[in-house]
Amino acid sequence: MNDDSVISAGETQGRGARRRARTRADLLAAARTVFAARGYHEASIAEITELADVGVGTFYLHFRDKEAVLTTLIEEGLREMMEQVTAAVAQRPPEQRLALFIRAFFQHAAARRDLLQILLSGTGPGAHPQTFLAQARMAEGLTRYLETANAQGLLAGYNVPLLARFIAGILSQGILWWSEHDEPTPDAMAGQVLRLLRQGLPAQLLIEENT
Amino acid sequence: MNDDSVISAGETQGRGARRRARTRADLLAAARTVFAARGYHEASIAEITELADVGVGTFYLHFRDKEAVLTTLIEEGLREMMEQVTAAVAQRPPEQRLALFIRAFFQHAAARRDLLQILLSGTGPGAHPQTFLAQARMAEGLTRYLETANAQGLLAGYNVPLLARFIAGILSQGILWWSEHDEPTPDAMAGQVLRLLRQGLPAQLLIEENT
Amino acid sequence: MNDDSVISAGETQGRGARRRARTRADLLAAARTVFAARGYHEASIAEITELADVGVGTFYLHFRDKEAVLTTLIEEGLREMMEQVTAAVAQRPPEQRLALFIRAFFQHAAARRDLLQILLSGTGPGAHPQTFLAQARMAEGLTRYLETANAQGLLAGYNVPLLARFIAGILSQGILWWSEHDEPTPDAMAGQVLRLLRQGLPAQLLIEENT
Amino acid sequence: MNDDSVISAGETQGRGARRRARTRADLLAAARTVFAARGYHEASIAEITELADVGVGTFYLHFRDKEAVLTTLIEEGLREMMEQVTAAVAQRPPEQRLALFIRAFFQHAAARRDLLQILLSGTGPGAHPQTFLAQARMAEGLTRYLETANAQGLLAGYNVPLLARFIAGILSQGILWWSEHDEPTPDAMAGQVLRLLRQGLPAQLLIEENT
DNA sequence: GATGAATGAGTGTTCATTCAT
DNA sequence: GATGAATGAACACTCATTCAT
Repeated sequence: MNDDSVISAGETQGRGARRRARTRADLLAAARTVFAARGYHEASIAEITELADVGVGTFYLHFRDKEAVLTTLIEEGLREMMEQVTAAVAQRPPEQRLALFIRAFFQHAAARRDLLQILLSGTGPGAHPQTFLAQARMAEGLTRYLETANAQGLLAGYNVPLLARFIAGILSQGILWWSEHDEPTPDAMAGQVLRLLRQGLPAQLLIEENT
Repeated sequence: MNDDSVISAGETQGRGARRRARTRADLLAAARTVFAARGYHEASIAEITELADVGVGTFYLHFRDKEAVLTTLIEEGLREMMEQVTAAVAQRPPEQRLALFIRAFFQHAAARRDLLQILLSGTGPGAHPQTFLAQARMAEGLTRYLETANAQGLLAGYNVPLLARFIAGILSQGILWWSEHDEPTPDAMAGQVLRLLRQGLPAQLLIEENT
Repeated sequence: MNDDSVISAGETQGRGARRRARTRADLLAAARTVFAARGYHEASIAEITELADVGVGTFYLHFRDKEAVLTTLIEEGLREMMEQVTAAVAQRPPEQRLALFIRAFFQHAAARRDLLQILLSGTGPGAHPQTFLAQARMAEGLTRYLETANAQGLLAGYNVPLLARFIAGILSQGILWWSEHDEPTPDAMAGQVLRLLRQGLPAQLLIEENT
Repeated sequence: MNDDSVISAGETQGRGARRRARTRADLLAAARTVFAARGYHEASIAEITELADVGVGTFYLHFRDKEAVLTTLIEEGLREMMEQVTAAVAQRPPEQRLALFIRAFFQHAAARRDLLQILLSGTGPGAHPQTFLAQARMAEGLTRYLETANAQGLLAGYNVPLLARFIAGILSQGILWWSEHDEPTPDAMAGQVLRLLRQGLPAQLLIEENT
């Protein structure tokens, strides 16, 4: 019965199936809210089911355990995000894609602040292992854009996967900045990231004796 | 009796005080290992005290609660790190300091991998609130270097505190990369970061229609 | 979900609710026995749940904490007792009520020895604060009867609330006497109390120089 | 080494012995204060030794365990009280002694409020078993006075030990009244008790159908 | 005699998970 | 399918007591 797989969409199904899907969606939404408010470890199933207005047992009809909702949340959230972002980027010429990706990323993230903050919640051993998924996916997405450039020799001297992680780190900090501040706008935020990626810091700041 | 404060090291103290300090140090070391291996939430006091080879009660003789060891670990670890890194940087001319800071940071971090991974363990709501401390301190340290440059107008157009966070994000990812890979060396890692900060990415990668 | 409130008895409820009420009653009964046998501080939740034949967690489904069962026990026990005693007294003329109250009190108390002993368990700072409740309620009940007499000027010279406490003290000692002895019967006990309250001690025993 | 026995007084002893006696007295005084403030169960040895300004271990040099201080406190406190009260009463004619005892009791109790409140702290299974001692001793003291009267046939119809407990109950409530109120004065309190014991309540209050 | 660091058994409480209805 | 009462393993924390110095 445990349907942890990616949603089976809204095809022509009986009312029962429709009700079931509705309950599942309620649970996911509730989990998102509760995880965002309390964090994975402090979140309790009871609070999630109360918010979703279903019985505790119902939770286990839809997800194997607490970890499974988190995984589902990350998988589905990331998939949706990547779909939207990729769609926004696909019809543009390759050299514009990375910049567009960054702009679309912040736009989407601003609308899904809570989800993203869960996704980026853990960057180390203190967090839930599953959250590494998110970082990894983000880096993967970036790697795709960088590989092309790399193939053209534009990234000589860079360890490309590591570079992707650096950029993922920048994007993460942008999102987390929003958990403490209300500005800048998504577009201004993307602007700041792009400025850094384009120009780097002024050379005078980074002098080394033997360089 | 809870002496959470920083120890005054091996000054002229009675044997009792020396024994006490030794136990405290054992507990801190054990906590570091266990937190690094299991994460804050999965770590149990019992495992820490077993590893430190002391009774459970002894833990509470030295730290108010589980959270207090984490705070102490972060506080003392960060202080020590900042002291060493700052010392390495202080006698150099201002324009060399940021680059040196980054090199010294990775050098120190490589030697203290476990500690750093705890410090960066979670940057969002899922992580323990105390871990924000570490990010904040790191960003503060960076801000110090950036402010000077800003005063000279070198960072016009940047939101400086946000920029500091971006760089902190890059450094974090460098550390976390090491939890999965054994290379590159601290110096090569610093080299990668400096390369990105100096040159940014090639312009061809970041074209925008209206730029 | 903590339903510490007084149960609405066996009304038209689902089987679930019935089962729940049954468990709650089992826990209360077990708590009464264990508190009576060990005292509040020495009583352990584990022993209560074992005796009630439920899991430990079940306890917390019905009561917030250890203190809450004690309060409930006192509250419900006292309520029930006062109801019964008051009912027995109500239809009699006012001047008979105090004597009847005392007889009914000991009758009821004999049947609920364990509960009463918990209620009176400690009248000073060493006891659990909640147990003051019982003393206070008892004294209140008595005050009601005394106030009437006072209004008629029959108690001139007495500090009435203090007098009520004195009588409560006498009743308490009667109950506690039973924890060490098996006699006298409730009626004989009440007789002893009434004799003291009616005649006092012989004047020859209480002579004072300046009286 | 455990000198739980009644104090060996201030005879001609070495300074060591004097110091020892001083420490013991400090501990007893501290225990009295802490027991009065927190109650037996909530009182911790650590708090007692801190207040007494000695090391924790020192406590065990003077008392076998926590229970032993309580017992000592009760024994010594009661002994001292009884000595003083008895002395005040001894040179008076027998028929005045009970009244005098009651007056002296409240006078002494007012000066030793904290101790008395500990003594009366537990009147049931919730309190520490040792506190029954106090009630018992008080009742014993009273029995002595009542036995004389009983021998003269003045207490025909009374269960004398039970009667003694009733009076002890009244005295206890007097003391406990003081933990909540600042009046009446010891003498007025004794007056209230004596009034009750002399006259009882007005007959109109205690009518019974078949009396 | 005095000290106080160390001990560890013991307990209250939480919460993910199960299952009878 | 949905429910929510019941479960019990797991854990943080306390504190009386010991003993090396």
